[in-house]
Amino acid sequence: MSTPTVDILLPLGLDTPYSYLLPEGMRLSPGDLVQVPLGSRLMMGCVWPRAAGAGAVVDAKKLKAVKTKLAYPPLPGDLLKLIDWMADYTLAPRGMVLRMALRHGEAPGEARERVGVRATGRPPERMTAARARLLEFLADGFTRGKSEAAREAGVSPSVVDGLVDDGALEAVVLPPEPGAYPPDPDHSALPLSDVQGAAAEVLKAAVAAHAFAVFLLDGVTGSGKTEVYFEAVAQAIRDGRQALILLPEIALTQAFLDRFTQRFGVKPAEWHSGVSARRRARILNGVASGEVKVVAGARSALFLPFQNLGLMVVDEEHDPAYKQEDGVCYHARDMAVVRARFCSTPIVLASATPSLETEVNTRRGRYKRLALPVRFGGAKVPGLTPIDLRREGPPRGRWIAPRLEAEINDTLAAGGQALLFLNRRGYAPLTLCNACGHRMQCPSCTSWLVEHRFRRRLTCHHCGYQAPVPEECPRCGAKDSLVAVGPGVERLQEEVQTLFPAARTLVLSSDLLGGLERMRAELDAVAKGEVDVIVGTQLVAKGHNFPGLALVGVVDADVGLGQGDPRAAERTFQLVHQVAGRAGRGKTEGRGFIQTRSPEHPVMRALVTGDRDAFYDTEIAAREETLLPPFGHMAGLIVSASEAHAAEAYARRLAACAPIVPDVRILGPAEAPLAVLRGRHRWRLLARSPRQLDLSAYLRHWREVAPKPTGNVKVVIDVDPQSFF
DNA sequence: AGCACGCCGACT
DNA sequence: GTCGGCGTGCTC
Repeated sequence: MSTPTVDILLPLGLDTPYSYLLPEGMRLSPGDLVQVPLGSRLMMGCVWPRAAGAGAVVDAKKLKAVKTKLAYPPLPGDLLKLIDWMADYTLAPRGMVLRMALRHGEAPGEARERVGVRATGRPPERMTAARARLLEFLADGFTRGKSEAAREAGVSPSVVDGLVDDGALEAVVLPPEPGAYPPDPDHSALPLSDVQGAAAEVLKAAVAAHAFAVFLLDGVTGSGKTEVYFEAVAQAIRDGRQALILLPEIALTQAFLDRFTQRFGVKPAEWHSGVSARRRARILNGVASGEVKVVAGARSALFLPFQNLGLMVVDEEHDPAYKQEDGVCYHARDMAVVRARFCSTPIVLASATPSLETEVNTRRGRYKRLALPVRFGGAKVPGLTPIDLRREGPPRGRWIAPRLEAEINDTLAAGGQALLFLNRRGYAPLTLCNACGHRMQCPSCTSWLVEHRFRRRLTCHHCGYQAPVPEECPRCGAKDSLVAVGPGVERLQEEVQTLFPAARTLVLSSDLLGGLERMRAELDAVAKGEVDVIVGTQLVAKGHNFPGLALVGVVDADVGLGQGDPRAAERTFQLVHQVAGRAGRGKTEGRGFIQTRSPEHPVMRALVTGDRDAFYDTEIAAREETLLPPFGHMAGLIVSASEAHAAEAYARRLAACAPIVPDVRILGPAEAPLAVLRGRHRWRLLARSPRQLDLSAYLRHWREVAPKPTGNVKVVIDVDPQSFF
């Protein structure tokens, strides 16, 4: 009779769990979190289900014992299955996938004691302006948190302490704050149109059925998708179950939270990188206990240990931000569908411009389409007018065509807001020397340095390298010879200020100083009409409401097209459509203009005529013919090394030993699109297979027969890559 | 991921 | 002669 052991998966680059002795009296089940010794240190791990019949296979002398069972909520069975499934699919080590599920918040159960204050009614010995404001705020007699009282009354925390010492306030111990307050499914149901109501009924029935099903909630921006899935969320809450709403992080705006609050009376539990560790720990506990009913979160919320999930929503499902490219490469939308299957819950994918994958799945009947064809309240999607830059472009060194300039003028004169969209951060994408032609390039990447005039620096958008703009050309030494080539949003703002000196302008791009909070504040300022012309990168496309926006100008619709990436057309279509959808959501009819050098391109034609289906038809036909996703599987293998030669040599060896399977095609190796990144030279291989073939299994086999990379050569496998050159 | 072990260059 | 660079391999 041997001592019992348990298998523990560790959040490391290990694919198999390690076995540990089970101390007498300790009861462990799969999903429990434990602390175990590993080498010289202690580490958190997760009890992993052991395959039937398999026992510990390591040398018994090596076995160490589990140290403690942690008082953390265990990972539910569906999450364990998801981790296994993701590891198999993406070829990432199981432990690295587990790591994503364990990287949340801090230790639970250590909630600090919260102190609240309330007025005693005794007047203070001395009165000051700050004290008066605080007392007025607390005059209703309710107890408030100490810091909350200070913040809301606009006084510093020391004023609160002063009044407590004085006797005018008393300190009381508050119960720990819950992760989130319970949403009320019947707080205030919003009026729905007939079409919305019908779609909501379908979703409510699906929630009540407790069965896996995928829905595409397909409607133009402003057609009321959110209100429809809110009804399904309400149904889940009524059934005593939980709901998860995934959004691209930047779309988790105040506007979204306000709409949720309006419908359910309270805010949802928010889960994204901006939430404090302490708060995340509370939410995690609440999610595991079932107390938190609704989570609205970025893609990492997918790994929360829901106790009783009844519905998932992936809003803006086409958004590329759902694809994680570093560490474990996965697409959160696809993994959400997998988790929904494991939980037997319905899942709603919402978009005005579905990804081609989702559109094809819907056309094939695997997903059910719920179409919302009209804008709620009769608001109109702006028609898009093309401006042919070849015939009516702006003068050299300017980017706003005369016609667009005139239209903006009219819009501003009528008191409307205008949005100019240009998907290029910074001042200018390229800086070169007038005297010798030298181009400013990143020292460790194959990319031009982008000038950010506001910060007076040249930066690399790939590795983060920064340097001050030099006074003289680093090659020929000529003074003041560096010139900016091409536009970025900062330069466009300059042009706007020249053309419309009276207009209040704002640049919205991801390198806005001040982070997410500042960003939300700026977006809210726009919504309040404090800005006339917004100049923005793709950030402005994401789910924010600009009620006063009357005109949208796409400054260069050709950016991103024509680089040979088969997904570029889809991207451009989605982005421009989404940006155009920002206009005309209020009472005014919106108008949109796209500046392009290729108005005859199918993407531009589809955008101008508004014939979305025609675009999908051609795009789907093209993918089908070439067996590109979703009509085939694809995986990228990036071989990188600090020596160009080593990367190339290994990539060639890898290609040479690819197992020969009739339907699998290996493309490359070729230099990767970014040939050097962070000082590492990159070569790329692509593997392509028909849909029905298990490409992950093929890749696993390939990796087994391949020679082990030596030196600093690394291979990263990306199943379902987002760009396939 | 850490941390130890191990094999080649510039210092008290 | 050693200190230390980081490439390699292991951790139940």
